[in-house]
Amino acid sequence: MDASRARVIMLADLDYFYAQVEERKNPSLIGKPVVVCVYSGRTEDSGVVATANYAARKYGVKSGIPITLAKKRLLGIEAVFIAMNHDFYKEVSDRVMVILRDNADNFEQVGIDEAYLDVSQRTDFSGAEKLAMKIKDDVKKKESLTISIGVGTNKVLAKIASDMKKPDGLTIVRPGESKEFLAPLPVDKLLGVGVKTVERMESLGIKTIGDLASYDQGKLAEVFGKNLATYFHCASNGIYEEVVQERGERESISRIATLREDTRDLKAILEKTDKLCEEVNARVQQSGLTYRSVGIVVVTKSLGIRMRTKSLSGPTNDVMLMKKVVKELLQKYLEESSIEVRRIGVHVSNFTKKEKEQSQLTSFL
DNA sequence: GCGGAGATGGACC
DNA sequence: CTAACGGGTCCATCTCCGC
Repeated sequence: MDASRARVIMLADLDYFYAQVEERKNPSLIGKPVVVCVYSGRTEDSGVVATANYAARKYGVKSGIPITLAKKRLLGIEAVFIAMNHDFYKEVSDRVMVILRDNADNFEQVGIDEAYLDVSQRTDFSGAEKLAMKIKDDVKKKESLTISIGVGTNKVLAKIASDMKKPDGLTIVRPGESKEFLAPLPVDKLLGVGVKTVERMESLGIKTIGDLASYDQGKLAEVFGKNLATYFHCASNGIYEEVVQERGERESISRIATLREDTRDLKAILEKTDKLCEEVNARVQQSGLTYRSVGIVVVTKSLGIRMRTKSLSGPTNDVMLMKKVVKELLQKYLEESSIEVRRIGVHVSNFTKKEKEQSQLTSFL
């Protein structure tokens, strides 16, 4: 590879983001385990951990585990449990993203706490460390938050590198070092390899990214299909060409909530969905959008996910129509299934930008 | 064969 | 002893259907 032409891609990741924001707001928390929780409202402690700081992680408390389990692991420890305050974190995130964007030639935000920066036009690898330190410094000075940065010749490498040293870390994988860097790492470090894929790879004897890199591509294709196999083969060999670019408009808006108890009672469920429809519609109208599809998501007692969607005859943002369609989908679902509903969600998609006064098409359906 | 619609699975934060 | 268990978004793939 021609090193002088290699792209310089960074992944900047806000460290234990929600919990760090809470620490910043209330410095007396620093040093104590801080656990930011999503309470479902079903019982006192039902819900999961969104983020925990490092003091909490020492006890095995991390994103995704039930709050009850987190409390068990922190029993007798002076820990702080905080309900998550999404709007607040979003405001902080927006300000940090401005700083990051200012430091990039091309920018791509991924979620609330991460972004890719293509900085190839403002530096090469010899200046990458200096630039990365400057960006970390900017965020620290302006927002009093630490971030971890990974640098590589593509997004996959940058992402993995960012995870090597945390928090407040910096890892640079120079051109030519990519393969040795990747080879010893477990496959699940690779972007797009989650629990299910790890299981399937393990049954093929693939444990490390190096195993994957040297695995027969044809056999890989038999198991994963051609597209995924090609991706796995290239990425594990340090090759990934996807460019860093701003994400387009959002393609769907949804809200999901947990019911107070498992039920199949239409009326009880509709009480919840009506509220959710109003919230979704408010967001849609705020963005000046109209949608052409409405759907429901049902999470069953046994945590299975079922979805139903319906296309409308034309674009709308009428909450009454949305509620009506949701009710129909729900009724039909309840007829088809005999399982109790645990969580219920609504979503809209298929957006069209609402230019002038577009006809609202509320009459039929 | 190609599209839209609809359902599912997987991934990630 | 095990199980416990949020919310939001995106993407790929598959099937079915009409054209």
